[in-house]
Amino acid sequence: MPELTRSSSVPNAAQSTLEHEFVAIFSDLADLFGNPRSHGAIYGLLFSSERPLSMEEITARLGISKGSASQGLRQLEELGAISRTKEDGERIHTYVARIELKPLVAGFLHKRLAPRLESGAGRLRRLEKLVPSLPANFRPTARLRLQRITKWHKRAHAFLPIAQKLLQGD
Amino acid sequence: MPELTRSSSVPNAAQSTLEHEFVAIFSDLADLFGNPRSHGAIYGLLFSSERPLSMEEITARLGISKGSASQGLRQLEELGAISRTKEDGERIHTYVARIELKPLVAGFLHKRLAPRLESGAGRLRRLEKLVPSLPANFRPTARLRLQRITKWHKRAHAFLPIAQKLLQGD
DNA sequence: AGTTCAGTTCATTTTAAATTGAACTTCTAA
DNA sequence: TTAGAAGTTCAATTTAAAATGAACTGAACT
Repeated sequence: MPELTRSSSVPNAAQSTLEHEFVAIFSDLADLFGNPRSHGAIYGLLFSSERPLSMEEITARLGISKGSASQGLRQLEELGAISRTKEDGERIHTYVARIELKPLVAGFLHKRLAPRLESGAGRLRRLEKLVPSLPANFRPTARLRLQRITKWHKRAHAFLPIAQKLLQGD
Repeated sequence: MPELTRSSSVPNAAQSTLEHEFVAIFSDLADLFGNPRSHGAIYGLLFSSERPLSMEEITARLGISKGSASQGLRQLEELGAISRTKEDGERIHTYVARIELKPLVAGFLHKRLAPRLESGAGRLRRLEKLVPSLPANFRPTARLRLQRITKWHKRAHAFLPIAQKLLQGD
C-alpha cells in the first residue's frame, strides 16, 4: 500500500532539486574556504533536512563511504557546524546542522585562522632576530619588509573579533 | 677575482634563511586561502627581494618550471599582488611585489569572493521559485532555510566593503 | 625575411588530497 | 560474556589539482 500525499517518503522532484542545490551550495562554500567538498555536502544535506539524520542515512543519500561520513561529521562537529545527539535508549547518533551563522563563523575563525596567526607571530619574532647577521647594506630593506608583515599581522589580529561581531549577530 | 663584502652575489646564511622564510610564509598564506602554494612562493620571493626579478631568476631560485612561473606570475598580476615592468630597450620583463596590503586584499575580495557571492544570489533566486511546487507540509521549513541563507548572503555582501576598509588603510 | 630569445600554451606527468573499505574498537542489551 | 550493530581508524586506492616541458607565438634586432 503506497503512501499518499502528506508525508510521502518518496520525495517529489522539487524536493530533490532543493536538496541537491543545498548540497551544491555548501560544497562550493566549503571548497572556497579550503575545506573538502564532501564536508560541505554533509552540512548541506543536514541543512536541508527537516529532521536529524543518522550517519547511515547520510552515506546513503550522498553516496559516500562510512569512513568519509565519519570523518566529515567529526570535523564539522569540531568546527561547531553541526551537533550530534543520541537519544538515550537509542543505539545510533543523529546529526543536525546548526543553522545560525555564529557557530560556523566562530568555528572557522578559531579553528583555522587563529592558529595560523599564532604560528605566524612566532615566525616573525625569529626572523627579527636574524636581521643583525645580515650584510649591513641589506639590513634596512629587510627591516622594512619585516615591519610591513608585522603590520599586516597585527591588523589581521585586530580584524578577527570585529569580523566575528559583524558576521554573526544571531 | 671574487667579490668581497658590500654587494656579494653569494648570499650569506642569514640572507637565505630570510628568503626561505618569506617564501614559506607566503606559501602557507596562499594555501590558507585556497591558492596554489607556488604562487605564494613567487610572491614571497619577490617580497623579500631588494630589486625586481626576471622570470628566469624566479624559476632558478625557486626551482620551478617556466610554465609554472609564467602562470603564477600572470595570476598574481591579475590579482594585483605584483606588477610587471619592461624597461624600454630591454627584452625581458621584471616583476616586483606590491607590498601594500591594499591590492592584495582588494584583489582577493574582488577576484575570488565577489564572483561567488554573485552566482550565489542567482542560485537563491532560482530556489525560491521552487518552493511552491513542494508538498505543502515541507514549504514552511524550506522557506525558513532559504531565508536563513539569504540573510547570510546579505550579511556577507555587506561585509565585503567593510572588510576592505578595515584591512587596508595604507 | 630571418634569427634569437622571452614568454605562453596546453597535453602529459607528478604530486597531494580526499575517499574508500576492511579490520578494528566501542557500546548496548540480552 | 557474548553477540551484534554503530562508529572509528588507517593503509591502499582513487581523484583532482598543480607542475612540467616541448611546441608554439611574438617581439626585437639584423
